[in-house]
Amino acid sequence: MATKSKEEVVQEFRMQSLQEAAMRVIARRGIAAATMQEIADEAEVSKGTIYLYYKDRDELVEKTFENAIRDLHMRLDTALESDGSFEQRLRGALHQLIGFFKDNGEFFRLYLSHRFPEGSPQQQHRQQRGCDVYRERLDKFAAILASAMETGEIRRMEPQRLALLLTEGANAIVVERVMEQSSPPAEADVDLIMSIIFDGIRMDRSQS
Amino acid sequence: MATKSKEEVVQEFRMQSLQEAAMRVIARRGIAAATMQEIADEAEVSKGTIYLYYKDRDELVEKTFENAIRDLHMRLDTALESDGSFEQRLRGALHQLIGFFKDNGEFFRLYLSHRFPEGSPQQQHRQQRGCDVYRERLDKFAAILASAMETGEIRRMEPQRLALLLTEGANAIVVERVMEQSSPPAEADVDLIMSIIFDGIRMDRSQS
DNA sequence: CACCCTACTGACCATGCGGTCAGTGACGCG
DNA sequence: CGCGTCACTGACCGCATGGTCAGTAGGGTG
Repeated sequence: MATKSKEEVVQEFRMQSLQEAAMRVIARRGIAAATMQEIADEAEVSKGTIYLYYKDRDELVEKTFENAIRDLHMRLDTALESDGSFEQRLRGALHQLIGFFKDNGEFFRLYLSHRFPEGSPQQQHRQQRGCDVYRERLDKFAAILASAMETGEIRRMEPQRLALLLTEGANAIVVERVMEQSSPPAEADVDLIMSIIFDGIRMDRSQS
Repeated sequence: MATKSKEEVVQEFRMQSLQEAAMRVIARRGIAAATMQEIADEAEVSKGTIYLYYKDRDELVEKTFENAIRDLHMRLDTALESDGSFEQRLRGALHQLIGFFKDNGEFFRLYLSHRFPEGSPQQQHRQQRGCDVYRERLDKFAAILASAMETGEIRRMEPQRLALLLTEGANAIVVERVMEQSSPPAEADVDLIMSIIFDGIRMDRSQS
């Protein structure tokens, strides 16, 4: 059977609480300045305990990132691959994005650090992985855009570049929401983004 | 007189070559992993020499950043505050942005590190500064957008959010150009960005 | 030539990090 | 109750880094 033994349950619980602690510390210090000691303190265990569950610092950070981003990508995929018009699906994806960052406000620092990795040269193979996840995401979104072009739901243009501009533009607004004390209702920001993306900023002749 | 003594000229030359070395090292390692030793090697001086010109590591990084960003902001201001329609000025600004990153491909790492600073808590007052520069820039662009709304050149919408989406969207494409081995002509990417921003992605009914 | 001045050097130091491992104590079992 | 087990601890180690400073080389001066 695939059922878990008691030890495995305990182990998973520890690993998850360590990841949560790592996330909080990274959120307030940044990846480079997040020390094992502070993560251990945050999780209320001793530093040595971390090494019972993770081989080294890199593995902890990597797993923390992978675990967190899996949730986001599942939410986005569900929204983008559901039924409905492209416009509806994109709206749904934006709502998911905002919802995710509301639930995981600490996450964006980790997300950025992985998109533009830094570190000593011997760690470069690890660095590449986070970046790959980002590119994979981008390619998937570009493919969805391309198919919306096929069905005539949006104009034809270079899908990769378009994916970049939309992703980063939308991300910027969502990140801004995270940093603000009080944000406008999610619906307002989604409307704004959809409006800019779909209709552009040119003055509509039907308006004054 | 405001003329510079020989010593001052020599000093400025050294400081500049140290900043250039710092920029190159930061570009390939990232801010956190850029060591004073490697910067010294890059500039072909000994580590101690750096401390004759800069109080400490933070000062070197800060000055390097300020000096580099001044150039970019001057270029953008010149383009955005020149004569002509808003559309023309925005095109000009995009060209300046692409030109700047072509000349200073190393810079974007430094730019990002300052937008989302990290470090130990006692450095937090320094961290805030780079972020402030970014916000200042954003406010200025938002004001320009607002005045274009006043003159009826573009639709009315929330200028801060719009500035965010446009800035980050355009930046993403420019950064992508930096990472690509061979990019399409600058004109093509500028056209694409302008087209998305002004007309949106909705299918034009006049097209097939 | 002797002297000094000063920009520069690089061995050195203190610090703080990631990672280790002998020790410990709580718990279950006979 | 005695004993073994094992998750957990935290003092410790090696290492790399930022920062220092006594020493040096070389050019200008009298």
